[in-house]
Amino acid sequence: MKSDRDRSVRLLWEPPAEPTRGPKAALSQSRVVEAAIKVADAEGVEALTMRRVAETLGFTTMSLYRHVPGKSELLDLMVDAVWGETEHTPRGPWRAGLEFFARQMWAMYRAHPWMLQLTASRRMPGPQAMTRQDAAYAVVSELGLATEEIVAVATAVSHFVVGVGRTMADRVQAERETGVSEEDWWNGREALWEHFTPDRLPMMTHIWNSGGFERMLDDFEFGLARVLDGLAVFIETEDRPLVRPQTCL
Amino acid sequence: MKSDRDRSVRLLWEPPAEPTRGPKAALSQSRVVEAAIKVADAEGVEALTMRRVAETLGFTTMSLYRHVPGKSELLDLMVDAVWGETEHTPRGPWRAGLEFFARQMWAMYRAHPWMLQLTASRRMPGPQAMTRQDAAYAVVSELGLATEEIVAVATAVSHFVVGVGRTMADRVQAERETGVSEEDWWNGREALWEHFTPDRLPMMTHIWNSGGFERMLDDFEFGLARVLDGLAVFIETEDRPLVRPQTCL
DNA sequence: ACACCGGGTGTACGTTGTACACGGTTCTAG
DNA sequence: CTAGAACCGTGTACAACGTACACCCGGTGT
Repeated sequence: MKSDRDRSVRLLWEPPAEPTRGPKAALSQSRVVEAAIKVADAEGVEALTMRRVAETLGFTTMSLYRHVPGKSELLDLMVDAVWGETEHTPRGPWRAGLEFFARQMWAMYRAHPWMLQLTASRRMPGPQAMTRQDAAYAVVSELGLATEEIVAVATAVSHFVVGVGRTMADRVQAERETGVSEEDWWNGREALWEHFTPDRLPMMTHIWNSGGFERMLDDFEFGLARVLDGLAVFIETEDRPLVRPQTCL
Repeated sequence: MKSDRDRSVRLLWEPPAEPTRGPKAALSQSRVVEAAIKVADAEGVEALTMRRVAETLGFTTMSLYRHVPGKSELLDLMVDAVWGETEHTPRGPWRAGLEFFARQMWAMYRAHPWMLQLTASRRMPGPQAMTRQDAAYAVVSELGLATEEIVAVATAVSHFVVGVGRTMADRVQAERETGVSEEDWWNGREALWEHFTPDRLPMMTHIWNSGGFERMLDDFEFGLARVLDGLAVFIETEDRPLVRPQTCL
């Protein structure tokens, strides 16, 4: 139990040592991870099967287990590898920095929507993800905030991006699964629209009739600007009330 | 294909008609949904099996399929039933209203963290969820905003709550799976902490050493206040730039 | 020369969602 | 009042999943 998890730590944080004995490996951990990412990108997280990954590599299913302890650990490795594709937030003014960080995350989630669908129960943090986090903290660290406030500010941005990202990820997956674009799909749901009557959903029908759903704003751009505005208000305030957690769930 | 989805619509939006023939049903759709919610609450989304639900009800697995077309539709019904437990946002000033809406969502996700783990590819929206949304829009509708701005404002709040919610949901699931509390678990990861060195992760170690991770602020409370502040800035601005989506993904 | 370590394979098991056929029950049509 | 249709619950069966285990064989150290 404990050693299982410590093995995961080594897997992520320590470069795999080359074995001195035995035959040359035709496969490697990074090739497995790479192939898995490619499968998830192209066919979605539900198609990410050990069998499918092995197939794209031209090996048998069980050969993967020589390079990766199991599927859960493979997911850990995939996540950290994708974080590795993002750029570190450069030092500079806090607002530009946090915006950069948010855009990096957003680009990452758009390229790999499955990142947001891994149920991620206690996923082990990897070095790539951690250094990106560290750079984000650094950019907020010169404002004279308490360290717990630094964390809170950076985390607020992350939470927002994760929220928009999930909605986006669901849509992408749905489009792949059904092969129908978002718009076409909803247009095909007359049976649903029949129930959108003014007495049941007054605002929805009003927004619909005035075309508000056709001219939608960009959720990410709009929300990000608002979040940063809100953080600016906080940062520029003189005496900030500290909001401590009341319940420890 | 098409009729499948229309059946889902009927399932959610039209009350199930009592059959006139055949034996009295010992089971019912609502009992199945109720039992499924109870299983997911108590044992997590990964334990939500058709077999497990049937077992708690004291029936065979296949009997469920008389009341629910399949697992995917059961999930639709569960989601909408949970939305039904929340209160409608009452009319009133926008900020109080959006805060109320956010707190309702937050309470919902805390009570049923699995809501955030359903991969939710194109989940059919149900009436309960939609009326809650409608009430949230209503509270923002008297500020003279364009209808697309009303949507954007309410959606920004939702996205944030979803973001914090996911982090919380992952933690809850992990605690159930391992039976170890969040704090204990991380404390047991010495193998991980060894890699948190000042040269690799300067900010992290600094925050750690100054106790910033022990005095963490409440992510939900802190972030919500910032988001609402940011929206206030937007709402009180005279001429607002409209941010249109550039890319349609 | 030989033991051994490690890479790749093949088979097999338990668990999942659910298709399908069946037998019993109750209302409706004639 | 009876035949038949509609419907409920059950049991068996199947494909796909992650992966434990036993196996063979190639290359390196002693």
